[in-house]
Amino acid sequence: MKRSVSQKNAKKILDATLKLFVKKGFHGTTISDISKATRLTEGGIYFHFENKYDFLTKLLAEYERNYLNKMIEEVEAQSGKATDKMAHFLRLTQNFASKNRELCLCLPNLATELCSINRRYEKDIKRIYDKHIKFFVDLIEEGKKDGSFRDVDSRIVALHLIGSNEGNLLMWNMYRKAINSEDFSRSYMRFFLNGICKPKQKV
Amino acid sequence: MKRSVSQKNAKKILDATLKLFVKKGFHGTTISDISKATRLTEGGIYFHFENKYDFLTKLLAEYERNYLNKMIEEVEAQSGKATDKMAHFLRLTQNFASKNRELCLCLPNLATELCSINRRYEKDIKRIYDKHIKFFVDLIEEGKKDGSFRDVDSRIVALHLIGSNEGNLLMWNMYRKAINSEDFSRSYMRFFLNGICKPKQKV
Amino acid sequence: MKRSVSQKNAKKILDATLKLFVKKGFHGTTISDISKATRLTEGGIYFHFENKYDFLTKLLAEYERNYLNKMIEEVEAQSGKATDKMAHFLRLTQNFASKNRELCLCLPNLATELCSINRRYEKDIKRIYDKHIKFFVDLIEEGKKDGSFRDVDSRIVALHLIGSNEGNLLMWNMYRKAINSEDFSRSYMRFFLNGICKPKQKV
Amino acid sequence: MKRSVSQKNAKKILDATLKLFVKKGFHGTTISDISKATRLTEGGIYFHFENKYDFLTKLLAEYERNYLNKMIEEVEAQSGKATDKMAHFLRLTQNFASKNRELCLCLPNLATELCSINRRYEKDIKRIYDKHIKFFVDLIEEGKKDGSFRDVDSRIVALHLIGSNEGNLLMWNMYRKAINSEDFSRSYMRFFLNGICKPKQKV
DNA sequence: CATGAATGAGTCTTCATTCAT
DNA sequence: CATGAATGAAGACTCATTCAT
Repeated sequence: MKRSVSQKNAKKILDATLKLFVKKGFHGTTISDISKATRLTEGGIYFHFENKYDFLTKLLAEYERNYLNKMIEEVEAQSGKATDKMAHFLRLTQNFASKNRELCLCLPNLATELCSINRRYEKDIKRIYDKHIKFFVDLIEEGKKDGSFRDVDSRIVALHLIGSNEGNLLMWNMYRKAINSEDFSRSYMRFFLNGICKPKQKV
Repeated sequence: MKRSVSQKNAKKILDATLKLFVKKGFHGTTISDISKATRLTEGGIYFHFENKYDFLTKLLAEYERNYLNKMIEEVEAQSGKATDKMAHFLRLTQNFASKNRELCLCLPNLATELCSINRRYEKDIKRIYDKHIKFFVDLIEEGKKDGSFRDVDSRIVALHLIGSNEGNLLMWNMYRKAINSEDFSRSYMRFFLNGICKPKQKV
Repeated sequence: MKRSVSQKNAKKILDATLKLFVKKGFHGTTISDISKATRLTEGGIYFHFENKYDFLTKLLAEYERNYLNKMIEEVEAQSGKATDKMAHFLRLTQNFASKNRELCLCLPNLATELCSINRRYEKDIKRIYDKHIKFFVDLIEEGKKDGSFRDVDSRIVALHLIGSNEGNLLMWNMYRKAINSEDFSRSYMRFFLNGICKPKQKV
Repeated sequence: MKRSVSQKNAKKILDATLKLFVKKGFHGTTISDISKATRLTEGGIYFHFENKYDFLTKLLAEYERNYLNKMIEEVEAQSGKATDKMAHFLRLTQNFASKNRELCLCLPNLATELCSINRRYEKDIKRIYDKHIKFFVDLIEEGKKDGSFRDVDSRIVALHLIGSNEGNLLMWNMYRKAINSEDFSRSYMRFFLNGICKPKQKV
């Protein structure tokens, strides 16, 4: 009973912090902001979280558990060619992002702000990225074998895919009030799979 | 003479600040950091810059003047189809980025950290993005007319292009010690123009 | 039965606190430290102790009951000249200190840290010192009468004795890993009784 | 001009801190206390001192420079037997202590409170004690050679001397309102040199 | 122009204490 | 009796900014 209340509060704090980090950044968010958003005292926050850095750790863990791991599992369970899996990846991700905007944004946001400040942050963040890269490398290799992808450097192209996805997430977030999200998603899927050029007819 | 010394100092400060902002972020960089990097005192900084926000303004202006405007001008002067212009855009940008890593990174970095904190920052930053979008919209429209691009929503695809570019810039920056930059550039150009899938032979 | 469990816990807490106070000082010791050391929760501590000052009071009481009173009683029961009593005092004290290092140290430690902060602390602490002084004054007076001590200001010399003892306790504690405790005790007894100079032969 | 004002302020802060440390202890003294005592803001304190620990360092340095080094130099320059030097040491020290009570007290006070908390503190503090010990060891060895001191373990007796001196300093400080300082000094010199017992007539 | 010194508001964090359960 | 959770005041320290010189 008590325990569940406490856990709920910890979750409440983490949720509020996620929103604040995405809106104001890590350094731009103060413990006071979090305390106001949760109606707890600042001291109370520290019952649940060791320090500000702890939020980073726990948020990345949530990203990994709730999005990354599940996504990888589901995509790998998908039958069909690598292209189909890639399309499935996109569908899943877009669907997840539309319902969990902040959780998806927190990775590129925190990476941009913190990655080169401090080795410890960098390590935590790159661990997630490396997992993501590995997933794409495997998928690209598969695609090269089954003939659906061109012959490319899988590791580098994995970076393109992640970069492209996260960059588009950022742009979508920035302009989401001015554009239609579903149009954006649909459009992005085509861009992602086929690039900007028209497929050359013939040859 | 005297004036040029002062201007040189202003430039020195701005350059140091650019590097620091890219490495440590806006909030992560202190005036003291800047003063140490320039071997000026903190008070001295304030002779050249009104306040911390002033750096944002002047840095965005530098981005616009040294990269964005020149790039647009050169690309528009390029003859050929929209595809050629797009390729030219990529070449120019990659070349510029390889020599001015920090200047290119500061836009997405500062946008990520600051855009949603405060209306004024947002305005300053979005003005740059809007100019960039407009450039791509025009180019895409041209491509649709000359038959080199598919029939797409130009505004949305412009966001994809920018998102993809900046996201890849971020990834390149993050992994630049682990990959070969030229391979990355070449690979990205292909990805950008043709997506990840193999062009379907015939139809 | 139940009562004895509670009392046992109170004793356990006080013992842990004594060790912590001696190691880290009064201000350097937190209730959280005590709770960790006792494997009780912080709230639990407050069942047995009103507040942090309460530890001071109870620790001084323990010092008085377990060391000071017993020592005084035993020394006064000793037959012989004042010199013999003084030697007995030293033996007893050294013996006690070797088995109860922390309890002996807590008095000078807490006195040094707290005595001049606050009247109430000062009162509590000085009460113990005054009792100690009175004991020495009586002994010195006795020694002057029986011819074993020189004609000195008893009150002042009492301060010398206490100061010398406690100062040596502190030094012993500080260097106890580097010296042999028994050598130190033996040596100190001689120093204490005869000073540093060689007794002048004749005259 | 400006510089000398600044240096004066740094000295003012250090002096105020010394008094506060002696009165309230290291942990009992807050930066806010220091700021009130100096009529500077808390931030202003940090212009002159890196952090709270810095005060410890600088205070110990002041102790070493203003008391320890000078005392050692002067005593070693003294002619005569070791006994004379020892007496000179006492005179000098008592004279210095009467004029610089806090500086003399800060060493035993800080040692008592901080020495066993943290290796770094311990190192800084023990360096001073070790210098003091070395001085006494040399002096005792000299005294053993010239026949003025008994044959003792110099290192251990050095600890007795320091312990006795500092313990008496503490007692003097504690009871200085109740006793006459000059009587105390005179009396202590006799106690220190000859112990408490009457010299045995004859052998 | 530039410096050194200072301010004051704010930051993260700690901690003695309380209290419902 | 004891716990877990929370409070609130205070702690050390930071930092953008100002200003006399």
